[in-house]
Amino acid sequence: MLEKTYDHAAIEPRMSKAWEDAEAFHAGKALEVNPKAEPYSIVIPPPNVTGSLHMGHALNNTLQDVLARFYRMRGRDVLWQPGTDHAGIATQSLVERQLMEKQEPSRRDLGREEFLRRVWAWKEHSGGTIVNQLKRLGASCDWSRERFTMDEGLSRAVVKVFVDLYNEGLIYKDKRLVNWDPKLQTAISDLEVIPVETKGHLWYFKYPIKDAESLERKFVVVATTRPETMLGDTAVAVNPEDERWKPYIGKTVVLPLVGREIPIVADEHADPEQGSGAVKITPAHDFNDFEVGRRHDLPLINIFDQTAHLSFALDREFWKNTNFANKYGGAEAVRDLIGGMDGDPAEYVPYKIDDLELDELRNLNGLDRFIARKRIVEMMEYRGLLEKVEPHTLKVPYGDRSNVVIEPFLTVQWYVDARTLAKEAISAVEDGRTQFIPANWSKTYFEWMRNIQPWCISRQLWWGHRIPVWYGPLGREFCNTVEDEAKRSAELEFKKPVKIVDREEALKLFLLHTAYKGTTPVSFEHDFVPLYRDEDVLDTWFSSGLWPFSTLGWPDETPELARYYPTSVLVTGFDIIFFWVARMMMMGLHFNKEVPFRDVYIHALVRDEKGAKMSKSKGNVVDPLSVMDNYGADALRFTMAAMAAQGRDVKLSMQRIEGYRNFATKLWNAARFCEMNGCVRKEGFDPAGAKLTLNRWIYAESQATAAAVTEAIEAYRFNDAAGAVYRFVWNRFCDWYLEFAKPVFMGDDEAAKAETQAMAAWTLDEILKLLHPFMPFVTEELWTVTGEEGPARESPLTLASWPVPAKDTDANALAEIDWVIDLISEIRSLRSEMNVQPATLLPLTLSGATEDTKARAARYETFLKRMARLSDIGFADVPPQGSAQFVLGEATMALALAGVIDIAAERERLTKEIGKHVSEITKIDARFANEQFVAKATEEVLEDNRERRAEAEAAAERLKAALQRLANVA
RNA sequence: GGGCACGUAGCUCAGCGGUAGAGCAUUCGCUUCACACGCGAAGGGUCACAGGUUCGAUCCCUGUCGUGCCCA
Repeated sequence: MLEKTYDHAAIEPRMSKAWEDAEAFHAGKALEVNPKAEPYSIVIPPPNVTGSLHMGHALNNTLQDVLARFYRMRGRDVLWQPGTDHAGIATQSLVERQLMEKQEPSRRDLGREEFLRRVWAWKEHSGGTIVNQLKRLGASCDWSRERFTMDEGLSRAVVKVFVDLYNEGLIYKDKRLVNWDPKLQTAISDLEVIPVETKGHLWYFKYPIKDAESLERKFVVVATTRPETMLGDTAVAVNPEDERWKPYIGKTVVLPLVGREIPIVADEHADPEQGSGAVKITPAHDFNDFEVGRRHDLPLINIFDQTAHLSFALDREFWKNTNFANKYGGAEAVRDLIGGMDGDPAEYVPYKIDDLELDELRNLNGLDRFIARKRIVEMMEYRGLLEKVEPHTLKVPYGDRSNVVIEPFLTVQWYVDARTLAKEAISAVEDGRTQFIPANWSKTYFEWMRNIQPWCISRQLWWGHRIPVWYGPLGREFCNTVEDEAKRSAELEFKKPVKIVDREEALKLFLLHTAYKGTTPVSFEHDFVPLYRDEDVLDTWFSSGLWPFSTLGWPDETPELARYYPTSVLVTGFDIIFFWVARMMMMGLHFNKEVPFRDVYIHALVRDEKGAKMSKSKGNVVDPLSVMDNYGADALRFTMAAMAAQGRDVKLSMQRIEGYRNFATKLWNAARFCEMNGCVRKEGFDPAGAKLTLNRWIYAESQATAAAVTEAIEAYRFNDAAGAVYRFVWNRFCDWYLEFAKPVFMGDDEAAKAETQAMAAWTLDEILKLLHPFMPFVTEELWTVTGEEGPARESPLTLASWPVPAKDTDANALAEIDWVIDLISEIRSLRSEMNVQPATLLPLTLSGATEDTKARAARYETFLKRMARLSDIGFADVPPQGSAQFVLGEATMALALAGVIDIAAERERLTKEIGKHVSEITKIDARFANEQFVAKATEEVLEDNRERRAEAEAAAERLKAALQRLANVA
């Protein structure tokens, strides 16, 4: 006997265990039944190993699971490939933070090897959190194939891809600006930078023009949001079309504070509409300025160190062309004056210089960027060179992991030539080899792919795939998948034994033993050749980009790769098109000559009920785990699916979740009712051969539902699928079929009873199947329980066959039961309106009814009496006096309310009812009066209108007659 | 500045050339023998605004206003 309510907490773990024991989700399982089963494969967008389940994951994985379970039940050989990525920055920072909290030695104190051991230990211990949470959600991944981007196999793939791309010239080193995270001290990619709108200021600085005596303007005014960068200015740009500035192009400006002489250049980048029309150019600290610098061959002066503190004192470039250099005999001399490479900063010697300005400038060195900003503004103001300050709103870049302001920073990094790889990835979508659903997202994809920038893939971290490049003397580098091979190449090249040493040692030896011709290194004179490996690791996304094939065993030619690649679909959020889709497309196409996935289904974001993005800082985060605790995984899943309308965000409300929890309970109780009434599945029962109209009707309804659900899932219309099955279960099966079944079960027609019991059990099975992809737990449990009686189940529900909807179902049965439902609804409505007590049974009289209708009324007498609370059903030529009347089809229905009826109220009701029909008639008549309508509307529409008019006309006539009779009474 | 969505019942959302729908909320009535996480009934919408196309527009087009997101 089933409990009164569904207890998700007790049942969910049990079902999970049963699936696991049955190895139900193993790839290849379907082949046991059908060796020809077609593959259906999905790779999970690997969650971050440090992560824990949030609503985005819940939505994403529910949808994938609906697909996986659906296709599995349809007999496809499903592989849903699970796993996690190693999340370089996130994981490394997490472990570092833990070390700090435990007051253990820092990363650098531990050294690379020991630190990595600690990270792996962390991963083994607590890296499985999200995986377990996904299991709780019911994700039917093939967990036996779980992978991790730092696995041995996947690492092999990463190294191979790097080496191949390197050899093809698609990976290269370049010195350019990167997004530098001064806290984590690593480069990060554009996508890891979050621009945050911030209220800041615009400072207007006056830069004096050199030799301006004869010129109209003595100053150039430049505006900046980042005053501290002015120390690195190497030009001022004006627009070539800007009349105001034309005469000044080619002149020289003296950079205040520093005294550097910098040119005024003409460049499109300067916007004549903004401020004075002139902009300062800091090529080493601004992406736009970097480009300007390239165009005009400007020097790059880096004024920061890796922690974004000012650091210029030892930079030759910095001092070149400054008035200090002029005064003291060139940049070299200044540099000597203030220190030199190896001096202790405290011993820098500007004090020896009798020059306050230099002293003041020197004091800026070592300052934090924000303190420097303040100081520089003060210095400019003191000199009268601050024209004004305006409030200004700007986008400040923050690191998504560190949450500190990102610095454009000049470094040497490894890059992937994304532009070249993107070409094929673009055409694959253009020609439909991969399609986006909804199709609109292909625009976003194209937009980004066509403007793609070189992809910076090196990270100054320890946790990740170390770059397989070894450096030797004379600037030689050796890229190879294995260290020994790199060594051998070096041996061949240098014709000497090669030793791998660490970077410090190698650099020292390079310096000691390299012979130069001028500044060109020409030979390395030592008894062995030291090699050191690049210390950086690769961007996590570099390995994630290989996920659709590295998880299948690539670079080996495995059977899995042959079978499951390309995958069927990638399901992901739009916020991640660039991360996932783009990179997987590029890598998949390049290395397998085939798209990584046929379809890309893009779902929306989960927001809170007000539509705000969920974020920890806003405190509006709904935790899927607590939702599952309170309402069950099925309720959460159903909510996700029901709200996943294409192109709309999911605004999550608790009430909605609660509603779907209630739905699970409703189903549970329906099953309980069936159980109590002996609805046992019958061997060989043929639902299409049912005799009772009631059973023929529910069969027809179930088949229509099966078709609707199937089509909807196939088209990724999850909300339609969920809606269809919800309506069938609640509004057809529970509200009507089971209610109709009650009198059958209590009656004494044994044949009818037996058929209905079998039909109810069969339909419940059908429901369990259709609902299983959405609510796997409760359906599997019911499948198990209902399997205890009747023929033995051949498999768990999750491996049962998906319904194949029958097309030819009984239309007459549909019409007939619909009539009964309409009649009952009308009577209920009228009773309620007339305030008839539920306990009061009323007689119903039909008049003007055809023989068919009379027969129907007789046939369904027990149903009607029970559900509409009637005492009797009779027929008369004229409805009895003192009754409330309504029209159904051709017949007038009268509920005798002698003594109860309020004549005035009834007259009002009838008049209102007539009014509705009359206005319908008027509307249709107006339509027909329009010649154009008659001429141009399709015959179907015309016929439809004629019918509706006739029906309205007839109903109105009969209601008028009823009103007339009422008048006779009064 | 460029691009993409979205404005439909109190709320959250479906729908999409010809009768405006659901869930929740609201109101009323029900201890009816599966279910109060329930049953029955009801109220509630110039489908943002203004033009246009069409015999006919909530739906297609244009513009305006508003909201959100992405990119620069």
